[in-house]
Amino acid sequence: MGTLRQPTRRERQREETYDEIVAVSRQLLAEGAELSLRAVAGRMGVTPPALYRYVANYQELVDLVAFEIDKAATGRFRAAADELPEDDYAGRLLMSTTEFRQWALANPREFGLVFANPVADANCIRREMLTLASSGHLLTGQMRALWQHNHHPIPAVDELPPAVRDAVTDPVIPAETEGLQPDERGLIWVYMQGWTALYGVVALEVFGHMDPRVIESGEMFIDTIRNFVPRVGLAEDWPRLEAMVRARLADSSGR
Amino acid sequence: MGTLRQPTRRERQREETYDEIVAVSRQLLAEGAELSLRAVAGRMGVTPPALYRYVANYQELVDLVAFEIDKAATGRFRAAADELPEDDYAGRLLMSTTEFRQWALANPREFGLVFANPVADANCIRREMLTLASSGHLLTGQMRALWQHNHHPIPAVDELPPAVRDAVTDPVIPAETEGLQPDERGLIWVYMQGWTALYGVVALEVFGHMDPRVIESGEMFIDTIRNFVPRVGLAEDWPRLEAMVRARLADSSGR
DNA sequence: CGTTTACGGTTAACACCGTTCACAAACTTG
DNA sequence: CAAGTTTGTGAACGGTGTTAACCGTAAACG
Repeated sequence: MGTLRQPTRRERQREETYDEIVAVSRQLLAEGAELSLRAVAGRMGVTPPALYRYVANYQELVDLVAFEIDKAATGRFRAAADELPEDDYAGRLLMSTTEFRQWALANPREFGLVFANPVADANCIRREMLTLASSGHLLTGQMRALWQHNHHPIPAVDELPPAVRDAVTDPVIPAETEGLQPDERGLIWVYMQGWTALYGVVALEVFGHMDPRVIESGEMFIDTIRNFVPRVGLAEDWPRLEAMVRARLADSSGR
Repeated sequence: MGTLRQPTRRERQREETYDEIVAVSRQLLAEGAELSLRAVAGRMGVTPPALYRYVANYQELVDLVAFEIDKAATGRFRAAADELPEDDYAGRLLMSTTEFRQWALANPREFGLVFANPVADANCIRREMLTLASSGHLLTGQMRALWQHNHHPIPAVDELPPAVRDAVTDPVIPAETEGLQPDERGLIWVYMQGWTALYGVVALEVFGHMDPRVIESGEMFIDTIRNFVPRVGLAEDWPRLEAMVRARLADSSGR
């Protein structure tokens, strides 16, 4: 066990530099500019090679800001859920989901960076950070809370295909497995299904590979959720949930 | 009506140059290299500025080869369907779908170029070419053939949300609307739903944002299809179809 | 047929990009 | 104070997209 020391002066300053790198990068992205090493250095008032004291290469810079963007965005998703009472598990899950979609459409570059960036090697740094992705933890956590409340039917682990069984038993993808018994891991599979469906709509919408009128209305997004909702035992709750989702869509797009 | 002239010598040579640009670009991509204007020019034995006589900028080069890649890939999807008898509409649709997934995993760069490339302006050239995307036409055509054979229930156009109704009535997204009555356009919506789901799995798999074991097994892909199949009236045919899909997955991944 | 025009290429240059290396200043530590 | 580590600089290399001025040649036209 490492004894925790108080951070020395240098370590503190180094941490601040990291923060500034991320801050400047996000600022750059927000302005619609490309994320480039030189641009970041320039805006920090430093020469490009200096950044190599902090990141090994460009990809690592991308990974760094992607991780932080995911963390920040997760804050928004959580805040959206927190507008609802704590025991409205279904509503909270769908509010976070809806906020995810709205965030992606409003920040396409950031979305591309975090969720549409190929991970080249299977054993690179990105893989680990993928496991730590906070947005994944938030959604799995919300789904777990929902299930622990209404105990809707989930697939039995034994009946899952072998590869899937392995994957849900020992996940490399971000998942909140704490408090989930081994025989309850079928829920992770349900989560993966939901995430896949959600990702499909949102990515198509963000990339503009969909009819603009459908994107603007959000109907495909709603349809996708409607299709998923029964799998978490919310078929009967759907009318209420749909109204909430539509309200949030109208609200945050009109703002 | 324009009188069709025989192509003059210049036009013919120009067309050949376009073909060479595409050929060289695809060759470059296949070797795992980046698609760059300079690299294409270099391999053509020409200086980079010369390419500007053929494309206005880099993005237009990308669009050009993306269009051709889509056309070539569609050939593979169609060939996969053609291995089945002409009246096995369900099987043909699913074979093309499966081949799409296999192609995407085997050619991630090409997939990214064609299907994960943001279209910036809503009224740029890419929008038009999106409308002409041959893969979209193939799949809608196969779904239409399937429906015209088994007439499974489809949503009534009147009951669709207004935005969706507009989109399916006058599609800007590639669709085979010929031979489809205005009140049968609900089928287009079903197609969009299916495409969205399919896109979700495949994109996640290609980008590596999914558990490697699940990707390798293809179980999420199969699960996604299974979830969609009832919507085109194939619930009872699923066991047969699943076997066919699994066979193709095993075949083309082991090769 | 000769003249004119437009096309398809060149060279040179600009402004970016990621990345490496040798070196110097500054700060921490013994 | 001296030694050593950390952090930044300047110069340079090879790569990118893109623009400008220029020029020979092939097509088009009177």
